[in-house]
This record gives sequence, structure tokens and C-alpha cells, in this order.
Amino acid sequence: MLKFHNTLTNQLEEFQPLNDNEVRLYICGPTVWSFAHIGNFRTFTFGDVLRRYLKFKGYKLTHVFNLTDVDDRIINEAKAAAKTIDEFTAPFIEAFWEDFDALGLERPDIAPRATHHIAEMIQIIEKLLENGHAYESDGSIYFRISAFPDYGKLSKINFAGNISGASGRVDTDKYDKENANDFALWKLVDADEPTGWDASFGRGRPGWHIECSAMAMKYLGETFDIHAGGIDLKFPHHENEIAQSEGATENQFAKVWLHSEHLKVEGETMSKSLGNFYTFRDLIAKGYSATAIRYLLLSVPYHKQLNFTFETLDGAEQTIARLRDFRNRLQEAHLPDGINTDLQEKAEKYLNDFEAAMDDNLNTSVALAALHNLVREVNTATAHEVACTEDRSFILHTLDKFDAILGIFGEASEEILDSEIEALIGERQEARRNRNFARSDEIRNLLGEQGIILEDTKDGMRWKRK
RNA sequence: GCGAGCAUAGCCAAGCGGUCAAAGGCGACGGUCUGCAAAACCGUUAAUCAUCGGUUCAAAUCCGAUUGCUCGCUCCA
Repeated sequence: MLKFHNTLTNQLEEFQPLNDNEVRLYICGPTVWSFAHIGNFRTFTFGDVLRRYLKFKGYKLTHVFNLTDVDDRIINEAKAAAKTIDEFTAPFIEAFWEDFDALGLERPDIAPRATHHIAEMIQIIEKLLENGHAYESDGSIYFRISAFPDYGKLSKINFAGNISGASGRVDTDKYDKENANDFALWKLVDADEPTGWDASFGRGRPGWHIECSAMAMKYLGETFDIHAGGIDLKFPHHENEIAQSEGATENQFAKVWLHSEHLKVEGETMSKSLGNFYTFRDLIAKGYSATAIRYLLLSVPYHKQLNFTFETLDGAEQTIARLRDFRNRLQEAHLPDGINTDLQEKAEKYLNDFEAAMDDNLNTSVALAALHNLVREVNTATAHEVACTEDRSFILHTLDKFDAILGIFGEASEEILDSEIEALIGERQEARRNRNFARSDEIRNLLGEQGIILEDTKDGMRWKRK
């Protein structure tokens, strides 16, 4: 029984889709003003596991994942670079999908862009103006929080006790608003500004939050099952999405809200000023593998803070190498004929453990433990020669089930060695047969320098790349 | 000022009142295997679960205080 911690109710709830077997899922994607960092990818990896697990549970999924390609920063940086916003965002969008694919994240069904949905945003704003949830001030349109009594139901912020602008990031006197918490739906732009769209209420550009309301409702309907994103979007972004959407439709927006916690680096906030800020490509450039990064991002449940350290990433690298070796060896091992039902029962038990862990609000830590327990069990059985030929495919199939969600084994690539190396390996085998170990070790060292590791197992010689 | 969360072995971390002398991974050490390695396996390493007090037949788990850390209060995944 799948349960989620719903941020809206602050409770662990049994998941029940609105329409029997269909799940409509919206995940907040990136704002494409730069390369995405590993904190972003923590959230997107969580979204990927959520997506994969919903499919694993047999749901028919419609998954929308937006790209926000217009906001103040994009407009300003594009202007500074003398580019249109499309020209400015294009390379970041391309890089984003590259990283996304490299991390083994499954592409969403629909990946809408904010700039392609301005008309839908305008419609919502018109509706809000009509029904009194929005007002015009100095040419811009603001959401009227006083007209939406539920405001704050997601973030549960006690606005009465708060100092507006306490974080020092907002100039609260800058805009003429009825209430300091009212937020912009549409910002007036001058006629000579390159980025702007015409609307019945004036030329302007959308406020930050309206794009998600527009795209979510367009593709998933006024009410849908799950809305997910990073914890830092809970307020104001998601709170405001709820206000806008429910203010316009008077129907509940998303039923379940899931928020992934932040990633820290060496116990501290990741920030450029601390010098501990890493994009995905920074780590790849340091020589780390995408699967190790993915493993690390999965090693802590999404709703807990994850402490990213290089020591742990090195460990993740070891772990995934061991897992991959395990699968490769199992495929090749010379096993005794027959069947070991005991082993198959254990494999099934670990798969059940895995599913129970995932059902429990996607507890990936425990889910990974189940995988490791299976690996140990099979290794022991293989070493004791009680794993049989007929167990092999069963276990490999079980591994596939784990990996349909975890995605950490990677493709079983059939690599080819060039003939020179092939010849050296042959020469080494010959030398070993002749007990010429000096030559044999010489060749092993030589190949080691070229990144090829040789292992002499009882099933014969194996090689792998470092 | 207001609010939320966290504190478990060398490191990362699960845990949500009994089945916890606490899962799993990484690291380290010893052994088996090997010509030697590697891989694998077995074993060891290592936790009075931040501190103090309370509730309970029973607490890592609930309550309170203290200390430390992280985060939010309209840039953020």
C-alpha cells in the first residue's frame, strides 16, 4: 500500500488516485538561466524515482515537467548579453536535457515551456480580475490575498508573526500593493522592452508563479493527483500557485504535495560564496560517474536533508562498481545445473522488502538495503555452489525489477577491445599456462596502465575497465 | 523578531513505543580463494542512539529543558 507524506495535510496518507488507475503528476522543473546544480538534480532524481515507482505500481501516468524560461533574471541576463530570451536560454535547455539523460532520468510525457503558454496565463489572470481575486496597480496585476482565506494552507506560515522581508531580499516598498504579501501575476513592461506580451490588461510579462498554474491545469486539469518539487518552492511558489489556481477555478488544485529536502555539501549550505557549489557537469569533469551520483542522490530518502560529501561520492563509486560487477559475474558464472528454490524465495523476499520500503513514502535507503541484502545472499550462494543455472535468470529478472526504479546498474554494454589488447591478453593466458608469471604480471600491469583490469576467476579470465 | 527540522559507529545513513545488545553502504583489519593479485566470500572493527530530566511495565523512538547544526519568512530544487 503506497503512502506519501503530503505536505498539504502534513500527514502520511495512503495514495489513492482521483481516477481509478490514472495518475496525473506535475513536477516543477528548472528555471533555465544557468547549468543545473546537484541540488536541483536531487529533486529531479526524486521526481524520476516517483515517476518510475508509480509505473511500477501499475498506474497509468501523465507526467508534466515544466521549464521556466522567462523570469527577471533571464530577462536581465539576456539583455546584458544582447540576446533574445530564446537565444539566451537555448544552450542551457540543451545542456539540461543532456545532464538529465546522463543521470538516467526518464523524460516526462510533456515538458512545456512557460513562454509557449502565455495565452493560458492571461486567461487565468483575466478570470482572477473578474472574480475579484486580482487587482491592477500602476499597470501591473497583483493577486489579492485578502480574497483567498486559505492562503498559507500549504506553507503554514504565520504571517501575523512575521517580519515582512526579514530575509533582506525584498524591497517591500518597491511596489504599491494593497497588502505586502500580495504577489505579482503580471508585470507591466515598457513599450520599448524587447520581452513583453500583449494582454487585455496591458502589455507585460508574467509573474513568477503563474506559469506553473497555467501549464499544470492545461495538461492535467483543474484538479490533479500529485504536485512535487523542491522544499524551497513550498513558499512562496507553491503557496501562490494554489492561491491563483483555486482562486480562478474554485476547485482544489493538487491533491497531494510532495517536497524534497535540500542537499547540503560537507554539512553546509551549497553556495557559490562558500566555494562548494557544484553543477552536475562539474562532478563529471572531476571524473565521477553519473550512476555514482545518482546512487548518492538516492541513498537518503527524499524528505530528509542529504549531506553530499566527496568521501561519500567515492564510496558510491565503489558501491555501484560492486553492483555492476555482481550482475556481470552472475551472467557469466559457470553454475551447477538445477534449481534452488530457497534462493529464489529469498530473492522474492528482498523484492518484497524493496517494495515495502518504497511504499513507505519512497524510503530509498531501506530499498537500497534490500538490494544489497539480495546481492550478498546470491554471492554467498554462488561461492558455496548452491546457486544454479535455473536461478540465474530469475535473479537477473529480479535485479531488473529493482533497477527499473533505481536505475543504477546502467546498460549492460558489450565493449570491444582492440586487437592489440586482445593479443596481449592471449599472450598472458599462454604465459600463465607456462607458469611464466613474470611475463604474465608484466602484461597485467601494462593493461592496468591502460585502464583495463584483469581478474583470474575460477570461471576463467575476466576483464573490465577501470 | 516569527516559524520548521535535525543531532545514531571513522564517514554517509535507516529507524516513528516492545521483535533494537540498532538495517544498509563506504572505510580499516584478519582469514578463505589465487602462482601473486583482483573480485568474491567469511570474520573482526566500531554506537551507554548530543546532554540532562520526565512519562511508561517498556524509549533511539513520547514530553520538557539545554547545547550544537540546517532551513524558511516572497532569487532559489
